[in-house]
This record gives sequence, structure tokens and C-alpha cells, in this order.
Amino acid sequence: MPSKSTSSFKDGRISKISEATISRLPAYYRALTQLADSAQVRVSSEELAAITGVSSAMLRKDLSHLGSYGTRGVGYEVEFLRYQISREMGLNHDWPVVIVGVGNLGRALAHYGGFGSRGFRVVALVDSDQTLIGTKVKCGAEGKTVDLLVHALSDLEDVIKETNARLGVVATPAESAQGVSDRLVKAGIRSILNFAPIHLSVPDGVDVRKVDLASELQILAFHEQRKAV
Amino acid sequence: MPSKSTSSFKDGRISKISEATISRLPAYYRALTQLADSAQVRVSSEELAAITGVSSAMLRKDLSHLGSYGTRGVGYEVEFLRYQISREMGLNHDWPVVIVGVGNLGRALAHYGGFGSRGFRVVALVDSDQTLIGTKVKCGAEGKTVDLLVHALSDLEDVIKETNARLGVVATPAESAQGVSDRLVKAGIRSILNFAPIHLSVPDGVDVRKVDLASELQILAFHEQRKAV
DNA sequence: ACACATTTGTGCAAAAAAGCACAAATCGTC
DNA sequence: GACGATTTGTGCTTTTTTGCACAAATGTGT
Repeated sequence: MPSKSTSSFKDGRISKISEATISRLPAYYRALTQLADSAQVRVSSEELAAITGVSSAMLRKDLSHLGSYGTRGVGYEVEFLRYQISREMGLNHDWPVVIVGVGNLGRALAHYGGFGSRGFRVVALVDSDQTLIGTKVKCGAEGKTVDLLVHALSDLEDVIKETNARLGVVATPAESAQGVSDRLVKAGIRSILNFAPIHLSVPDGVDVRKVDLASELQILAFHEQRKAV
Repeated sequence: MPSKSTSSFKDGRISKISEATISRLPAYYRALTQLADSAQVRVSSEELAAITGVSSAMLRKDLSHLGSYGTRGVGYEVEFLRYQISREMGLNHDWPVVIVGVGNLGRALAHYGGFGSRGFRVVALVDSDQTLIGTKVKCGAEGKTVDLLVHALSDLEDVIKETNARLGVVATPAESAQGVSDRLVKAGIRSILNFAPIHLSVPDGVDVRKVDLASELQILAFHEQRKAV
């Protein structure tokens, strides 16, 4: 992970938020959403930290990078803090997502409800398999499903242009992943979520996050093996 | 991530491998497998680093923690290094895996080929949905598929005992994840891969790795938003 | 208005991770 | 068998991340 710290302008000053902090913000956001759903108004750093599994000191320091949104002696207002995090993370925007590779995993991702709920909207499915192209796949979880046509891989650039997709998900086999990535980048995509078990080379300015299921199991196996000794 | 360094005995001495190193070993292993498949005999740290997307210095330091398996002026023997990593990570063992939650994601994981190839074997599927229990689900990728019966969640403990499952995968909705986790732990599972978007509380000695799809997208969105400024 | 109980925000220290630079070891060649 | 070209292994430095401890700020009760 190339942990560059990101800088931005907030009320005039330049604030730097470390990569480690950013990676924890989604968990805070989710916990706050959960608290808001149960109508809780205030929360202490101690409580929020317990829910998200971090130390309260770390939580406070993380939040302090966003601004001073808590009240000493009291805690944080759930809704207010939630809004601040969502704004900082761009979750109030709309994020059109294109999924390349409509195999088992791609389909599971398309169905996945967690995306739609937070500004992420699967707007296009692309695959190279002739038997899949032209078929329709249900996207989104219960309540708000949309049938999406599977487009041909050769139409990738056009599909991205038409749908204005900003985020690309690579759910193809390892062999085709780099090629797909190159075309996504050429089509203007600068943020890629990669499920293929391979390192993607991308030019500067393009972010890639990797989710590697087999690696995770291997890491677990490593620890499991150590326990047995 | 509570990055405790793991210590083990290797040829008499105590070796410590940092969590950061461990998390990169699967990538090295995969690259070496790929090189071995293409019949390459030797590889330099520079080349292997390029494939896996790390710096060559970091790669060498990572590998040096396993032992001195390279030859100065020459590089590393692909097969030999691959074997050493697989041994260190316990990939020559057999790792029976139980998947709890046979929704879209659980099914995709069951189908996923990357597991079977490296000692991981899905031996049991468990769900609470009455309409799923008793049905059969294809496990494994092309070549070596097995039909597995979906067991009732109430039989979780028995299933684990019978199949000797060592690794647990939680692919349930967030609401049921903690309960499932508790029961996995009680049944003797000490390594859990969690796909539910929630922090799992587990006793000491139990490892949890979390894969959070929505979080990954949110982190991408954060960076994407910053780019626009 | 003042003492007191909370809880945040943060300066400082410790630990972990990454990066640099080069000595040590090896191979091929003359 | 010595020399030069490589390439590993590693000590040292820098950066990043985490953890600790407490002052500063707020609300409460008298």
C-alpha cells in the first residue's frame, strides 16, 4: 500500500488525513448509521470505539483530523458526525460503478445491497463471454433492484462514456485483468477495485484497491498453523 | 489491525515475521507459482518485486525473514522459494473451510476456484434459510467440483465436528454475523474470514480478517473526490 | 458562582513499517 | 585464481502509525 497522505482544503487551511485514518472512516460511518437507526442522539468516543473495534484514543485522533466535531464532557452528536464523515468521504455524491466480469463474483457484487445504499450505483455490466452478453442481470438488493444488460467487453469505452461511470470493478480472471484495467484507465476511470488475484500496473493518479480472497485465507492459515505449535 | 508479530521456531532459533510481511507473502507465492508455470527457473528480487508491485528492497527484507534462500549475484530459485513460502504459510497442509451464509456472496465463494487450488477445501455450507437447507450447491471451479448439501444453522457445531473444519467464513447479513461468530468460536474455530459489514468481537487467540466490499468502494470514492478538486 | 465529574483534543513517546545504501557473496571470464 | 559485474542480505535512517497521559472544555449540582 503506497500510503500517501491526502491533503485538502477545509475552511481555508490544509488538512492532511493519513491513509490509516481514511481506511477506518467507513467503519465509523457504518457504526454511526447503525446508531442513528436506533435513534441514539449522542455517542462517546469510548462507545463508538467499542463498536468499531479500535481504541478510543485512536478514534478521537482520527476524528480530530476531520475537525473538532465533538463536545468535551459530552461526546459526539450521532447525526452531525455521520454527516461530516459522509461529506468528507464524498458519500453524498453519486458514484456510478461499472463492473467488468459477470461471473459468480461479479454477479454477487451486482446483487450486493451494501453498494446501492451509500451513493454507489452499479450502472453497467461488461463481460467478454458471448453467452452472457445481451442477457439481463438483477442489480441491487431487495427493494430497489434494476435489470442491467450485460455489454460486450469491446464496448467498454462507449459504456463508460454513456453511463459516466467513475469507479471500475475488475472481477475478471487474472489473465484478462491487466488488459481490462488498461482499458478502464484509457476510458478515464481513475479508481479501480480489483478482485483479480494479480497486481495491476496503473499510471500515476490512478488508485487501485485490491481484494484478494485467497490471500486472506492464506494469511489466516498462516496464523492457524502457528497456533497449533 | 492489531499487528502483533508472530514468533516461531525455525531450525532452533526464534524468528519473528511482521504482520506486514505476512500479508505480502501470498502475493509472492502467487507470482512464484505463475513463474513456475511458465518454466522460469530463477528470479531476481527486482523482477519478483515488479510482478507483485512492491519495492525490491522490501521484497528482499520480507524474504530474509523466512531465511536466506537466495544466492547473491544470482537471485532466487523459483521452485525452491515457492516451496519455502508454502511451507512457512502452511499451504502444504489441508485446510477444511466451513462457509456460513449461502447467499449470493457465499455461493460465489463456494464456486471460487482460488480456494481449492491451495489447500483450502470447502467442506461444509451452512445457512438458516429453510428454503436453502437441504439443497445442493456446486463447490469449486471447473475440473474439480463437488456438490455440497446446505446444512441447517442449528447443526453448525455438529457439522464442524464431523468435517473437522478449521477455518470459518462468515458470509451472513450483519445482523446474524456476531451470533454466528460466537458459535464458530464455541465450536473450536479460531480463524474467521468475515464478509459481514460489522466488527466481530472474539476472545483472545481467535483471528478475524475482515473483507468489506462497501468500505473499499468508500475509500476509493474518498480518493476520487480528492482528485476532482 | 464555584467545585466536580466527564469526555474531548492533542503533545509526546514508543513501536512498526518502509526506504536507502552498501558490504558481502556469487558467477562468469580472462 | 584474480577481476568485474551482479544481486542478495542487512544496518541505519526516515516516515508512518499507534498508544499514553493529561490539559482544556463542557455540563451539573449546590
